[in-house]
Amino acid sequence: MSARRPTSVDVALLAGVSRTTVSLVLNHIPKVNISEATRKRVFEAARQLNYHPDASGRKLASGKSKTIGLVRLQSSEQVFNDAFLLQVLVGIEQVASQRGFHVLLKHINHSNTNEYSQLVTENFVDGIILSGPLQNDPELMRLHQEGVPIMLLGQMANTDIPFVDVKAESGSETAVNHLISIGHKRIGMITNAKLEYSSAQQRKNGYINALTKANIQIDDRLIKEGDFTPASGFLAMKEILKSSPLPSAVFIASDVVAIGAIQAIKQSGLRIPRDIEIFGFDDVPMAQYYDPPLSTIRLPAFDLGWAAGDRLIRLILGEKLDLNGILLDTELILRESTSQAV
Amino acid sequence: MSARRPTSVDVALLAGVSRTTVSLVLNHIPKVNISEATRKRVFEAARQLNYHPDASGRKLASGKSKTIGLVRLQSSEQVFNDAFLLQVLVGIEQVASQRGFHVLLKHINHSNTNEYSQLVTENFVDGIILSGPLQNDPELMRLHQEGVPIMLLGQMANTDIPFVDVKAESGSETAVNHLISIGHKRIGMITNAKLEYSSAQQRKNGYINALTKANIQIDDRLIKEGDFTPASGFLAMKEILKSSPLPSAVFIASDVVAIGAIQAIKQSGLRIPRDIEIFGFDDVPMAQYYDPPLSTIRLPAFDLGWAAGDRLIRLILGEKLDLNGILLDTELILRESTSQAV
DNA sequence: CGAGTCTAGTAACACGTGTTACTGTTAACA
DNA sequence: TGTTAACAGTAACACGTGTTACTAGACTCG
Repeated sequence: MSARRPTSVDVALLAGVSRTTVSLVLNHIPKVNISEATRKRVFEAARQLNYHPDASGRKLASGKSKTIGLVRLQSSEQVFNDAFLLQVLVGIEQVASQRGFHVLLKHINHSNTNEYSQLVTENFVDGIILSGPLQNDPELMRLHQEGVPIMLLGQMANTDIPFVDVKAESGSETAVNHLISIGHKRIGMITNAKLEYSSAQQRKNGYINALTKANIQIDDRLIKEGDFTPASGFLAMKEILKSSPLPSAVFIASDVVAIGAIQAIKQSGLRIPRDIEIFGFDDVPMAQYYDPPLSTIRLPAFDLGWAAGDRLIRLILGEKLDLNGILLDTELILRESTSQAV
Repeated sequence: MSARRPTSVDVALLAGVSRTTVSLVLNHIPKVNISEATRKRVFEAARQLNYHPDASGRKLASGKSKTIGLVRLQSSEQVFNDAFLLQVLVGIEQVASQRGFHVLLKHINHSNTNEYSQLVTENFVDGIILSGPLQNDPELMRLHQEGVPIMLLGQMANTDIPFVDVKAESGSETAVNHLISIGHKRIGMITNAKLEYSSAQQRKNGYINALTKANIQIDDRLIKEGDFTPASGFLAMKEILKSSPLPSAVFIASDVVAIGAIQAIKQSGLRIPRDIEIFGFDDVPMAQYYDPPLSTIRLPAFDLGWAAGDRLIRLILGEKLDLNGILLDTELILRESTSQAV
């Protein structure tokens, strides 16, 4: 029924030139001598046939696929709750589309990391953005050694893989400093994830730093691990609520986890911020609409995605990056889950 | 530095066979006579060289890219709040990866719909899943006419484009019926989006149906439009709260929009569900953790994505679908934003 | 023992593009 | 008038794979 797609040959025939000329004109190759009249004819022919170069032919010839892969190392269950990812995604996709790149998405869990290396060994993508890297991933190191462009969202220790991350440690420190400044001395913490995740470790470090600098003793019984989900926050907070004396404030390194924790607090009859104050992290879209609205640390999610995409593409195009990694600033957001007192 | 990627020629040389044989063996072509010994040699050579066929070469030769495009017709701002999309995405991606397909993501806004047709005219993808279709999209119709495999998430009127959707209308009706059954007579509504979106119209229809069947007069002053965001819900509810007498319950066709609306209610000093009851839609992950936990209609988001991906791939593979469109069931979820009374 | 069939494998073409090295023509210049 | 240089465009190769049509030998069977 539908006619065969037009190829560059068809355009060449219609314009009365060679296929080479068509390619040169349509790709705007500089430093090549084609008369203005011929150029017009080629453009007109292409338009008339509704010609669009075939992506695979192009890719095969040039070796470039103009596609980047976004690989998300997480289980399906975890990703359900990660509102943050969507904003990052939009950032990546926006810069990619600006530069004429496509974005391929892949969720995989930790058990089979070699799944994503396939993306690149098959030349399906020119490079990958890896979100949620583990501290130890030999397959990733192999790809990096082979010269595959990789951009980490987050960081890996002992590695020179380029990355884009957020100043999570200083963000946490700022949050906890704020709690200290308004008078808290006994401050609990729930992590956003297990400590194998670099982001979890960083956020915990900020908490430790703030307490240490303020000469407050660290109490391990007040530190619990969350695991991305509200449910994990609920359980963690239940544990913390068993301690005595209770902390007067809890820093929860993820808004999503905090939501479960808050439910546990309400269920136990305590009020926020009157009985216990809560400080979150991420500034998820919902944080400002929650009850109470969450004091939190805003992550520049969109900017993070944008920067990662931008830098990866520059890497792919062969540019040299000035810095191996960049760290974006966080922002302190004060709302009603903490008291406003000075 | 890094050696050239191995090609099928390298494998053939190492195994001492022709390139054709390599291709036949590695692709498990049935009905072809290759001895077991030779097969072993080929597999071993491929493994030893870490050979992976080049995606573009393959695509060029076969004409199939084994990639599907997920196109999201929405502005960046709207997508920020759409937690639902992520679950759909996971469903699509899971079935795709099972069948050996990749998923390409593209957000575009309504102004330039031809952007996604490019995906397919360049043969970048074998087919597309279109989320959030408008009621009128000539470019889409053109692609469909040309035989491009398309799967709609949602529906388009007057069209035979295959789709996967949710029984939104009956879901809404169920929700409003429940409100009626527990004694409400004056029930407001806030839509999830502008009525140009088919999903918005469907959900509103369910509301109308329920009221009509119960012989309750429709009061247009109690129906307001939301627009995906909590902020829009906040404003819409402010409007509704000006009416007199107040509705005793409001059906809000989106949990995310409901969250803004609830804030408006709380701000005005009213309590939920004591003074006014709220019924949501979507069962966003956060709904159960909200305060109060939201009564809502659960959409089978993962299943929706899975079904869309599955059916699109079957279309791409040339299978004939038994039904042009399928509708998935919703589920009534009762929580504490509505009274439990019978 | 000759004709046919089955086995194991290959040569050769097709897919659609990017790009380099080359040709033929015209203009400039000493 | 002969040598260069600029101009306008092309022929031909490369990219890596899928697939069809074919061949050469071994085996079967009457």
